[in-house]
Amino acid sequence: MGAAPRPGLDQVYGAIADPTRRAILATLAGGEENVGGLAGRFPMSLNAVSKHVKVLERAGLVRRRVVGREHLLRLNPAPLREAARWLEHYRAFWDARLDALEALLVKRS
Amino acid sequence: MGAAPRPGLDQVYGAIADPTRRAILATLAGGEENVGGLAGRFPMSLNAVSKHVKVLERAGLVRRRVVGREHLLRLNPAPLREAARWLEHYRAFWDARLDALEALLVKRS
DNA sequence: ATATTACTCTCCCAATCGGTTGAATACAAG
DNA sequence: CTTGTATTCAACCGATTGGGAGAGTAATAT
Repeated sequence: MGAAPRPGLDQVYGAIADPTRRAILATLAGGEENVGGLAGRFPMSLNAVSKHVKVLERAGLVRRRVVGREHLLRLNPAPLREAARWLEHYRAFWDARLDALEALLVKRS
Repeated sequence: MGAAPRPGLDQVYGAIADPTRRAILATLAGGEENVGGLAGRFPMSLNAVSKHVKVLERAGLVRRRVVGREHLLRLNPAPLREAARWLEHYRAFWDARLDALEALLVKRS
């Protein structure tokens, strides 16, 4: 239970650490959208949004389908599920540890 | 359900996006430890570990208790619980959305 | 009083990040 | 063919990041 260099976790957590990127994911939950339509919702250039999308893509959270001259972005929540599982697993373990510690302290007081 | 600028999420996800920091959290799950003892487990300088600890502290995941000349670090899983809740909530929502979409496509085919 | 230990703080460095602008590419429409 | 649209690519900028080195501070040990 040491370093746990699980591949992808860095990218996924890194991706959702940015509020703009979380907002993009939330938007994409409403259905496919192209880069321009996405960019219209954020106070930044289309290029900036394009970069954010690329980060999400590298994390495996977004899939791209090129149709004609536009790129349709689609949400892929699978890596997010894995990240949630990892987090939940450790969270539970840590909480149990802390509860045990507190119980010990109460008993001793 | 737009940007959801929940305070802290950036810091928490940013903190656990680094494998060294995740390993520090895992180590701290075994109980309190001082900075030096922590640093002995990683192939980097004590200074680097000290910085990582500071990042974890800013995210609220680690608490520091100075006793004498050593700083005891203790895990605080509360922000992690919040992050897990957020992630799980959106994960479930997105999965439902995608399931609905797929069902629609199956019906149409 | 002096050394040693346990840290932090301040600078340094190269790399990455979030953002911009401008050019290049690819498709669509006239 | 020309124009406009959708998007990436490349360069650049300032800020941050992950790391190291060294000085400084504070507490313990001798």
